[in-house]
Amino acid sequence: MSEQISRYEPHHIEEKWQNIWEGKKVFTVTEDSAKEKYYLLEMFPYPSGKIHMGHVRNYSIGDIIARFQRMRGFNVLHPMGWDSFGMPAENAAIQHGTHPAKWTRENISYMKAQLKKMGLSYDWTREAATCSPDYYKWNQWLFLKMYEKGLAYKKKSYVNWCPKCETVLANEQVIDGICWRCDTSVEKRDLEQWFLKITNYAEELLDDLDKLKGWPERVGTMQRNWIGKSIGAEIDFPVDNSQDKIKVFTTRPDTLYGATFMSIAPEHPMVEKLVANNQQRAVREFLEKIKKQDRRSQAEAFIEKEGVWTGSYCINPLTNKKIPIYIANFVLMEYGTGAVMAVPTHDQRDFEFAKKYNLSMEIVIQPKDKKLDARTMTEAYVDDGILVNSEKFNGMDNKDAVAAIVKHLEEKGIAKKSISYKLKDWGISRQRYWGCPIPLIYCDSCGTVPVPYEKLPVILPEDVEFTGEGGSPLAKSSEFIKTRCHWCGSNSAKRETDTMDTFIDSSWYFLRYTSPLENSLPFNKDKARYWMPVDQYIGGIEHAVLHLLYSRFFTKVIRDIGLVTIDEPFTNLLTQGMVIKDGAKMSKSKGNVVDPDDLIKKYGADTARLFSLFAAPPEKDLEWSDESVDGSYRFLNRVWRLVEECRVQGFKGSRVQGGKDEETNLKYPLWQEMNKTIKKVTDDIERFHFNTAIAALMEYLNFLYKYEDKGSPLFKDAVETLIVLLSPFAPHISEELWQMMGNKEMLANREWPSYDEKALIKEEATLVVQINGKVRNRINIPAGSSQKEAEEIASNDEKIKEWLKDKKIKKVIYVQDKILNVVVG
RNA sequence: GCCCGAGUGGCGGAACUGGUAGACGCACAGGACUUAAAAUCCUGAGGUCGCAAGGCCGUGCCGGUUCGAGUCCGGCCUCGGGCACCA
Repeated sequence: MSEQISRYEPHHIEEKWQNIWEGKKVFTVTEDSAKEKYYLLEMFPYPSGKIHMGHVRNYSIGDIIARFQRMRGFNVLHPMGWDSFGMPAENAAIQHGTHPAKWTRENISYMKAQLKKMGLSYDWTREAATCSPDYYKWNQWLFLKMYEKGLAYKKKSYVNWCPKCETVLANEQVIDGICWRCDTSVEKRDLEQWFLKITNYAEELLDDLDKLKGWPERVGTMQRNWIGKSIGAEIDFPVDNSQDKIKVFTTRPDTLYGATFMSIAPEHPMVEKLVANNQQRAVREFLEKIKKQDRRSQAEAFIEKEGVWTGSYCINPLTNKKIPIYIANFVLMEYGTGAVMAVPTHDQRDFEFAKKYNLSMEIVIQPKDKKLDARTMTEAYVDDGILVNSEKFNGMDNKDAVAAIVKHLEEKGIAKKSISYKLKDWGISRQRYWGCPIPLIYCDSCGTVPVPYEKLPVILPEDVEFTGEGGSPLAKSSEFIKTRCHWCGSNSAKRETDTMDTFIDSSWYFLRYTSPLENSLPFNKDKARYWMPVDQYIGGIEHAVLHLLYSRFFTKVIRDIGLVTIDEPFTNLLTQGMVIKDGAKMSKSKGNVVDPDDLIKKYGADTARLFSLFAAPPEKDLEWSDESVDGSYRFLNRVWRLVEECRVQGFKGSRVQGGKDEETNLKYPLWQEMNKTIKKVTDDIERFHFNTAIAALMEYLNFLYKYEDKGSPLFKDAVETLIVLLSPFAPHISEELWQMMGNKEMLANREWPSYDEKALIKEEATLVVQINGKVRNRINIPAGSSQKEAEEIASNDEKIKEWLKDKKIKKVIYVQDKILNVVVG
């Protein structure tokens, strides 16, 4: 009896088990047609230096599911890698003189060690880093395939340009019109850039959202809004005294009779032609002014609608009236045709514009319940109604008029049905060094020439200079630029020096994981067929549109290239909430950051995992709490102590669940409690209610603590069940306790327990007796009692008798084993 | 402005299809152990009135449906997020 109860020392056991798992390759998987696959993926991190609490949460959630599904017999693919191209590496080079490659490599190795310390069940043999030539070679390969299919093209467009850094900036890198890095005012520049034709897939990307039943509704909504499909028509407006015509896009052809002027975008290609001599100066001044306005802050501040008359007119094709053509600051060249037929009575923007410039207004839609008057209206009427002032269409319901008017115009050959999208082609050129080179060369005689497939990858040169000024280091590396034309052999060809947007890297990495060593294609087709699609994808909501939309696009392109057969990459999506402290997202600037290193150092990985799952449901924000971490740690200590006490005292024996003594087992509340807990934890993990699964384990532990006969035959089973159920949440302590109980087999390889349905059947039920819907008493009744029996028992109850005294019973509602509601008058 | 999401004890959160509101945890209080503290173990607890038994009130607000509403419907309020001149 001298044996002491050992203490729970997380660090000791965590490192031990991490080494065992790794040494025995427990989580290394291969394709196995005999087993059902399960592909679980968490969004891979950018190697910024250290993992943060958001990562801890994301990867803890993923690991629960991976370990759980593994124990349930699935062949689980659970890989990890690095989204390792990007600006921070380059900034580190500029600020500290560290080469981006070195900085990134070091960060990866540090963060990988951190992830290993968390005990995550990754198959590290599949690790991929997007900055490695083995990986980005296939970015280039895919780009060339798209180029061949006409899906990659170059065009001039307006981009954010920082004159000091001499580079294009992404929208999110422009803060209030100012460069985030050097505080210089950002300009718009018309630059030649490479684009991917994501708009070719707009319709499919939109339609297939309906197939994604396992995605949160709001992500679908956000993508739907982003794609922004509008059905309408394109209508030609002849220019007065000219052969030209202006094409407009409208969703409201029914209001065409009310189009009393035309607005075109400042960048509209016809502007120059349309400006009359006497308006030259006014237009020039206006365009100068517009140029200075930043489009983004313009949107935020609701800048006043402004415009200038071109001096020209066009003809409304239905009224045949001359209507003035204006250049307006709110018309976007990027959307529709860059020209808008203005109906001030039925469009709020046109209304405001018309009021400002005193333009004529004509009502063409009258609502049924009131009478509009153009002279007195204070805002545009945009709802449905009956057509007026529209010649032969008068009296028609405006919804019917849409089709009727388009048909009429189509017959005249001046309109056609049209669909417009907000979604724009994806501009992927970056004047940045730390990214994947675009594999093209420019030859004086041959033009744009793709680098041949066999010459891939175009390697990013390492010996370049980082000054932070004068644009991309790549554009100054003559060694990189100078190349030979693969067609004509000319030695004066030049390489493209732009690199690809890093979102390209992450648009197909989930495919690379299926065969990370494949060297003849981006990935092995057979292996991808086995593993894809990803069954469960987990990551932050911030990628609702960008990454998730791009990945869907890439998957469809890759399908059309013939490498996969699936249409969608991610069957189920879980978007986890942020980690919050003191009411705000953790950030260095707010000084409210909790370092996972400190957390693990103090409590161990099991506590860190448990806390991040227990404190909130996964899709909600998680408020950090030191005390709550203590609580999780305390729980693990309690588990440890229970097992240790029992072990030191010696378990009396074991009875295997479902054995020949099943009938006897059923009599024990312990047996019932154990089975109830198995069911609860299993169901809760399945629906991602990890917090309540842990709560059930805590309740079960409390029950075991209070259980008097700890030496009883069933108790060992009951304790072992606790350990097994705990293992996906806190794998290290579970393995250790499992071993301490004398088990040889590794817990990670054990099957998830099933429960005995019979144990869940109760003999007694608590009947809630209500009088007029108010709870008046709770009575134990035999389970499965009929209404008659229940009424009989309730009517004999003293309290209920008292409540029913002198009352007339009007009605009785009975829900078996739950409620008896007596309605009295 | 438009589109989502959320409002439940002192706090994080439970309550699967309308059926015992507040599981579990934290913090708190009382007790046990200890010379003492920490740790641990046990107990208590939504508010309010009451010595008690027990009553009444209670899931952001107002109203409705229902025998019965945190849950469904209508109208607001507050907070969080996304989009933002998209013709």
